[in-house]
Amino acid sequence: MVGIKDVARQAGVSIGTVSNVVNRPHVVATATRNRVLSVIQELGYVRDESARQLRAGRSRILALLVLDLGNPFFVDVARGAEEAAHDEGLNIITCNSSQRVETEASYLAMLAEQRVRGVLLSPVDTAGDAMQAFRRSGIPYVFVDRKVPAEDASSVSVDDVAGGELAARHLLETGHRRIAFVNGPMLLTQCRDRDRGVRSGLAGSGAELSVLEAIGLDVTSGRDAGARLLGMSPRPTAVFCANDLLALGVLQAMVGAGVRVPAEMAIVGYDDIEFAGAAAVPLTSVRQPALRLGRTAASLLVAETGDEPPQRRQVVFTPELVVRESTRRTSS
Amino acid sequence: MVGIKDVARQAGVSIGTVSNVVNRPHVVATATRNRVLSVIQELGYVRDESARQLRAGRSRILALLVLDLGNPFFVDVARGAEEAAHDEGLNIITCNSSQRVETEASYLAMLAEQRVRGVLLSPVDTAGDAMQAFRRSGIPYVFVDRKVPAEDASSVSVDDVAGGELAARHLLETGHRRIAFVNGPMLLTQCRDRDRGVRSGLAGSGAELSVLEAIGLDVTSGRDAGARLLGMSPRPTAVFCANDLLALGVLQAMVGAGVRVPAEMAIVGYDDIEFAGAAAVPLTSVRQPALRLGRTAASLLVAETGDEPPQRRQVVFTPELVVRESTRRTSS
DNA sequence: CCTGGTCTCTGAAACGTTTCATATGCGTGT
DNA sequence: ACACGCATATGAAACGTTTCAGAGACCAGG
Repeated sequence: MVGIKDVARQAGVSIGTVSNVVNRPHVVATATRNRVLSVIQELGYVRDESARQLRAGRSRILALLVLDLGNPFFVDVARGAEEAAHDEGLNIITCNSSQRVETEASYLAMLAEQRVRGVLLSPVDTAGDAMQAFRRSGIPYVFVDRKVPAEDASSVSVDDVAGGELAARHLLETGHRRIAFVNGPMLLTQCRDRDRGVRSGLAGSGAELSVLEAIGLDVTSGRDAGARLLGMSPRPTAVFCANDLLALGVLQAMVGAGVRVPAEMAIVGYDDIEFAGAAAVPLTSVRQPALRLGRTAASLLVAETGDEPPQRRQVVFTPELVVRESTRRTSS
Repeated sequence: MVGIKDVARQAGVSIGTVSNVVNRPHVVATATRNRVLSVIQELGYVRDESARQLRAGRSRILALLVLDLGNPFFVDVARGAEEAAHDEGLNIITCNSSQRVETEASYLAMLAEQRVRGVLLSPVDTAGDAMQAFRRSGIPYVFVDRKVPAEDASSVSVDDVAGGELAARHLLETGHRRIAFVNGPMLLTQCRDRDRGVRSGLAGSGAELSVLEAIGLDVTSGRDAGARLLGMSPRPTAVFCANDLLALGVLQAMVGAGVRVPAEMAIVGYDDIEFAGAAAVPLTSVRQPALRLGRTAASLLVAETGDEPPQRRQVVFTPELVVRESTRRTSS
């Protein structure tokens, strides 16, 4: 592998000069610079980031550790973060924990060892050992899609309690009194908050709430929940799902069993992913500004990696209900 | 930031011993080892990968540079690759080029500078400068979802020509004679091959083929293509899309315009992503074994990073047609 | 001719590891 | 008592950069 030394020798200059050509071209004479550049070209020299980074003490890479790339919502978050990072001239790598605590832990350890410049986190487990260890590493981090106490770190999130309320109220307004809530693992803050929102939205209405906890937050878990829903009697007339993937699964179960949506079962999802509008019955969903979430989080992170004393900030976006076919009032 | 030196001093041993505790615990006496370990714990020492890597000459990280994470197909590929990498005890990072040549180039440069252990590539542009430069870096790489000449590199792919034929024949068999093909950018090998497949599948049938080239391979481009399709006269009775996202977009356009699917317009997609079955009209689609694609590619890559002379291999999977509602023959 | 300043370039130190040859101490067999 | 081998610990070199103090060449002004 060709190093800076080879270039220096071939060009007949010192190592320092080659480094200058690469990093501060203006301080080296034009003739020398061109000679060195052409040798670099000819030899195919690529500088070694690990050496560079060792010297500098920190890297030029940001990381995004994300809950589940199988969820298009997080893909959009990633896209937003990428855009913002690129604008700052930083590279960003994406790591997918797939909601597994061990995978998350292993990535956190890797990122700490890599001395990454900063990390965008949407962690499964904020309190676990891996996270504790990571905190001690001193690498700046910002939470995405999760609110945390201000003294801990900055965060960018969407008000999940409000989102839950939005969905619950909408179902009340469309006349439903037996309502199911298909939630994901209560380990996740998002799920806990949406649960609180649903309960507060339904409070005092006299409506009956059944909560089903799905194993995961994916379509398959949604299908399972749908099957359970079908077995209930009396069967709820509406269901709110913590997630569009769950909602799509529930929808498939309904369609498969010949239950009409929304006439016999209204469905509300969460995230408003692109596929929600293209579903068998277009889904009513609680929309979150995924791109802005990612972009804002990345900017905050970049600000914290600066030299100034880190300004902790909590940004909270407000969700928005998008009404579609799946909760349209039917004449019957 | 605490380094190996701090640990050594605090534990009253030499630097080399600390290194041994971390890397070859068996060569150090139990008492010493425990003392060092507890100091490591206490100080929160995390070894610096860049130093380690500088010494070792190569890193312990694999990378996956993927065409478009917005496409669930590639998310599955990534999942497969991740599983295989983890089984080998290697970390893997995901980079998303979003089908942009410049983003791809910037990631390739970064990965070369990082001296990554190996890269899984599904590149936009196999022949561009960035790729040429990357080749010279000597970092092993394997193509995913793209076949290349054996002397160039290993690859794992799915037979796209066969996939195109499969779709075309299916439409012929269900009685269609005016068929549209909504393809993605011809820059992509996948698109070129599927085009060839369609033509060969239709050859000699007397069916009339109209090809529309979409700008991207996403739902929005699909909607655009759908609108163009609606404006054609005589309007085709069936459309094959190079991709399920395109197909979903086309489907939305049809539903929006009140065109019945499949009665007035049959639709076939490609990839069989999870959302295809949950669509407004469940989509017939050409299924590719995404997980196995990723897994196989990662294993091949790991094999090439070994010390043995690299064995170039071309693995080609066969696609499979999944028939659903969107091409069901109607009585009319 | 001397002084001081500007423009280029050089050489060496430092970054935090791993590795390897070497040193030390101890137990064992002769 | 001696030699030998084994277990354990040490110190220094090396990895490929960046940075910085300073050397050398040249020029303008006095």
